[in-house]
Amino acid sequence: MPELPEVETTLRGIAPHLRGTRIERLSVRQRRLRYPVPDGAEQEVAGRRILTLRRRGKYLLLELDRGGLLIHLGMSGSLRVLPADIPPERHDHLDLRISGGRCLRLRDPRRFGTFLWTPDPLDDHPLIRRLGAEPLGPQFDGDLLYAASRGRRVPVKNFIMDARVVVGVGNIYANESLFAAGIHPNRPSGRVGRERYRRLASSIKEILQSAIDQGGTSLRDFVREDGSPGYFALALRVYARGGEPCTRCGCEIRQQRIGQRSSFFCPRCQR
DNA sequence: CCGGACGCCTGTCGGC
DNA sequence: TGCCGACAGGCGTCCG
Repeated sequence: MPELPEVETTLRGIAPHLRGTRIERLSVRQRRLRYPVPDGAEQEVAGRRILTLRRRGKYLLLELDRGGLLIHLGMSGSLRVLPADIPPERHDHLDLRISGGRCLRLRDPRRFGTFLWTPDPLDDHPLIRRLGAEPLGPQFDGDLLYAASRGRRVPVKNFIMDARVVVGVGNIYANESLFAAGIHPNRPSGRVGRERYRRLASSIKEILQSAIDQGGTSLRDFVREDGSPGYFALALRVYARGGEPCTRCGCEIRQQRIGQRSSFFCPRCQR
């Protein structure tokens, strides 16, 4: 589920329910996530007020009246706001109970997610501090990609998935945006020209934004069970389409592992 | 600094 | 049907 559009959709879904509320209790059933949930977290967050919620890359940041929470959904995480008396199911690892009898519940079967409390400003946290540009922000453009890639030999696909360069571009959207821009995923990033990076940056913005717009349709039933359409609802041109004909030229879509991740591309449209 | 490999987990699917 | 390996939407860390 969680690529940037899903995290943004999650943020928009939970923020109205949580902003300004007071945390009554944190109940952790499974501490072992990507990093262990800090031992003192229950004590630290009890009684705190949630001031703001925002997204940085794929991290959700909750600023409290003392300290803050840093949440990442990893590969399989999801967050829901629901009545606290609904019994947790398998993989529901923690509840953040808020006023009004409801809670924010984290489910994460693979436990690659993150739930950390920190007393320091969230932007100073080691996991946040070195993150690169927001792809939907004004400072992200082709010139930034061009400048950051000079002298690099890493494949362009790995390059745009590097969170120190630009955040939030996961495997699906890396594949899709490279197809849209007509760039071969394996091309050395230092050998992609300025114009092609401008096209790539535009593709990334467009594809992420349209995915967010589509995710918005599931917002109204966010508090209900399930309801998330997932990425299968998106119009994918190459991802998971190995062996199928290219929608643009009819050539067979190739699948290849690049940087330990499945990559899909059209050998004719992408050079 | 750079590039590549690894490992943290569970669930699912295809092949035998 | 059962077993087994491969693979899955992430990413920090380690090593050369």
